[in-house]
Amino acid sequence: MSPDNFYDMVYQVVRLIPAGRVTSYGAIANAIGTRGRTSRMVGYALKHAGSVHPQVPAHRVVNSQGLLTGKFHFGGSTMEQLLASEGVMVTDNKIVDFKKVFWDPATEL
DNA sequence: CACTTGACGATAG
DNA sequence: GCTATCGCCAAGT
Repeated sequence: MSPDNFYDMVYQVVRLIPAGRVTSYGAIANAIGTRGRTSRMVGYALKHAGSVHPQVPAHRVVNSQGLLTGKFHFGGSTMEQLLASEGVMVTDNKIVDFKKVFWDPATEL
């Protein structure tokens, strides 16, 4: 791997997210070391993720509120189904017990 | 090369 | 508690 760009770094971190767990854009940015300043770039990268890297669990990445902000870009309600399959309950586009399923790359990694 | 946009986050009102 | 605005940075046009 050559994490020369933010994109690659984001892909790596997202791929490290265990099933049944989720993380936030800010957390990923924090893990990379840019802390929130690149939070938007993280979402941008995830958008590319589905086209560049195979199976990057972008559905496990939500915003700081646990809201499935990117579900619309993912392809409808596919995101909820995937999370539900992993044991993550999603209600009204937001993750239930977000704090319980929250996985911090900077801490766990 | 300059401007615009963007899966966000935090702070202020 | 909710809404509005600013901040930060990179990629695309």
